[in-house]
Amino acid sequence: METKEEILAAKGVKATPNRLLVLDALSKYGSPVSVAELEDQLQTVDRSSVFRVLTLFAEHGLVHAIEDGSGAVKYELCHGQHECTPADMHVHFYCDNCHRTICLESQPIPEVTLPEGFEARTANYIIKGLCDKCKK
Amino acid sequence: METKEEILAAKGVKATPNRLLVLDALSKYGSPVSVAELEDQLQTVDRSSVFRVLTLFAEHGLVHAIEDGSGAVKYELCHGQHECTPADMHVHFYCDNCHRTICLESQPIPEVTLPEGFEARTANYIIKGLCDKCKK
DNA sequence: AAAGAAATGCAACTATGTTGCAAAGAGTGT
DNA sequence: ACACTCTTTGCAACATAGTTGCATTTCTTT
Repeated sequence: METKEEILAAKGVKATPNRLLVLDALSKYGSPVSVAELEDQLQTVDRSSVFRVLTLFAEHGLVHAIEDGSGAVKYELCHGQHECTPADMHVHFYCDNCHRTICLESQPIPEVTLPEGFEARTANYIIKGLCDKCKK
Repeated sequence: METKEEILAAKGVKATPNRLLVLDALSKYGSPVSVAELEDQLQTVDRSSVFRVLTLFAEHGLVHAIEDGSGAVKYELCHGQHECTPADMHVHFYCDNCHRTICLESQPIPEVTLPEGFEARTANYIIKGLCDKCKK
């Protein structure tokens, strides 16, 4: 398996203690994480540092940001080696009841055709409702 | 044409001065509006009132909320008489440069199949990138 | 080792969203 | 018309997320 250092290097990001910690924490979650959650888990790292690391990661295509409407942006590791284009991304589900954000990995975001002159860089497709556990 | 009062009544919302003002402002915009923008335009109405009116409208299916990642939730009038189900909604485009949110009315949100036990209520599909004006 | 650049932590600050409460207003029944 | 109740509204306060400036520390380079 690739080391964390290699993962960072592959995207052109220099390894630092904080970056390795954040990367480690991200990879332990199966679902998108908010800055606040990362901050809780990484008690030694300041919020602004978490924020800066995530911003840097996002710029280098290591993570993508997901706005699920919970008020806080959540971050998720990109799985592929390639860039996070809309076509690479999958749909997310946000449960109005338990406020979890779930990745629907099997559902790539369906493409839509943009009007002339528009250029897509990223896409966010979030479905909201009740998850299987909360529906019961 | 339907009066504002009739529009509200049709959705089971009692008409009040502030609600009519907010509805009026919403209908003048062609694109989703943030609470801050509405507040600017409706100098006489307090922010909390704008917020409460929009929340009420959203509950009654008069508007739907769009999270475009700008940090502020934007609201848009529902066009149909029916409820705002995912199938009724359209895709939005957010320009990273000029920070405008544009409705792609012609693009209904493509359906995806949810895993067993999940129930969809609303959907948000946002494409980000550069709009035609900023691309040039 | 010294100089410069990058990263980090701290604190402050802005913007957005939200709530409690009292005053004003609308509606109801007598 | 009056008293009573419920709703709506504005104000102020607060909560949370996001962001920035700056000094200190750490890393790199020469």
